[in-house]
Amino acid sequence: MPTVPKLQKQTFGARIADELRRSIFAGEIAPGSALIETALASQFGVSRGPLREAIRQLIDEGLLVQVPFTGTHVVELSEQAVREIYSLRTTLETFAFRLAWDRRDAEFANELKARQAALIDAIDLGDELECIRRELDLHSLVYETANHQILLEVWNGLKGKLQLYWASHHMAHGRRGPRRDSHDSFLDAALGDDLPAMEAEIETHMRLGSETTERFLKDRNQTA
Amino acid sequence: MPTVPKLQKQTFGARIADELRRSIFAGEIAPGSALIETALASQFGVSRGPLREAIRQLIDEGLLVQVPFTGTHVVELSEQAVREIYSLRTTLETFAFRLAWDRRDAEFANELKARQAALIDAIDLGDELECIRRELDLHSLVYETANHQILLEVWNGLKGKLQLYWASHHMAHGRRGPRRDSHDSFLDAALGDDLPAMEAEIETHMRLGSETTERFLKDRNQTA
DNA sequence: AAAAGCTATATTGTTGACAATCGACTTTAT
DNA sequence: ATAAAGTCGATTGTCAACAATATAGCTTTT
Repeated sequence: MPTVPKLQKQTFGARIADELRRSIFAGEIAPGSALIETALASQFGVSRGPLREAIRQLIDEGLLVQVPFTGTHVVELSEQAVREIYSLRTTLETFAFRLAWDRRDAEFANELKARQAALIDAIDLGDELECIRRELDLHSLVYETANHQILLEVWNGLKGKLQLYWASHHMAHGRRGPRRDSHDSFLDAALGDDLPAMEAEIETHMRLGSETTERFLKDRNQTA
Repeated sequence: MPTVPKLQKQTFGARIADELRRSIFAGEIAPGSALIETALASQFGVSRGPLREAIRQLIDEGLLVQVPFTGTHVVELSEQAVREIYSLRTTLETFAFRLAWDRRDAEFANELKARQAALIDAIDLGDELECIRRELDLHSLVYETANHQILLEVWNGLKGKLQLYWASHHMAHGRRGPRRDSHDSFLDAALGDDLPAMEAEIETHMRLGSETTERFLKDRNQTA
């Protein structure tokens, strides 16, 4: 059966959550700024009910923060959060690789290469937001292969925050995109037969990412 | 300043979420059963709006599952999920101990002992649901000490599911409560100076928990 | 008798109006 | 001039009615 064009009925709240998420990642709604329900509702052409549900969803994804009877804001960026995200990610991705290690097959290898190729395409095209998505897609394959539903859910939660930080980086500096060869050694290890080497590669990869993102935030906060 | 009696204004949705959660843990709403919004709303004496928000909250905690335009149910129990919960928990708690290891001080030790004492009190009193809460409180201390906000959030998510499984175990067998000495070696290691020994203790503790819970589910599914 | 189509009903999704609450500004008293 | 108290406007929380959807049961057809 050819993949049907996803005709499934979707609720307003879900669609608006997608739109809002995109707006936040695109920097159209800056970190720290407030969201007013009535304004957004009329802007999206829906009532406050579905909009509230969308907000709720983004709160759970860690993109918004809400205080009762007062308001909702996009989360502020902090170096502490960056360290937390990357340290947790190191732990989870190591765990994911251990689970996935014996499940790797020819299809895994092909898919991994395909996603790297897709990432490189986006780099060459210069589409920054697409780069971010595809780099996350590349890493997601390991989580998908691990065959661990709850782990996958936690990773999806982390992905949102990562995307926010990377997108902010891009907004500020114009370019934070990865280099074409940024995942070469990662793929080498992932396709090899040395699990400890893979774990070392993860640590290196994450430390690099964490330092880059932290430095960006430090500069930004000094300027402001 | 003496602790003020928590006079902070709370939203209906939040309070109802608490009530619903309690009902689920108490087994008043069995796993797999459906929740109908109108009935619950009138039962709690509120409108469907706040109730919907409460449902949403419990969905994010992994206690309910929803399919659009159709309905929401309490999650079904599965052995696969048990394995996932405990394996992820092993990973996270090991990570938490590594972070917390050098932050342990006299207060940490006292608090840990206090929480074990509280657990033993509940065991002696025979209050099963309270036992569950206090065993989770005991383990929570490590996550609180780790000084890692996101890790704490993920743990809180896992806690909900654990509570559901343990509560179901209790409902079925009348008694699943831990023995008085069930955490002795855990505390010994946690208060000692041998981190690898602590990690081994975590693995043992979790394997034991996982096997117990899995066996309960296996029996239950065979009977049904 | 089994399968396909239709209809009725229960349940969820959505809406616009109303009530409660908070933050900022103004006023007032010291 | 400053700080406490009060008022106003904006925003969120809540409600009850309405629309859209899916499931179950019946009818029809083969």
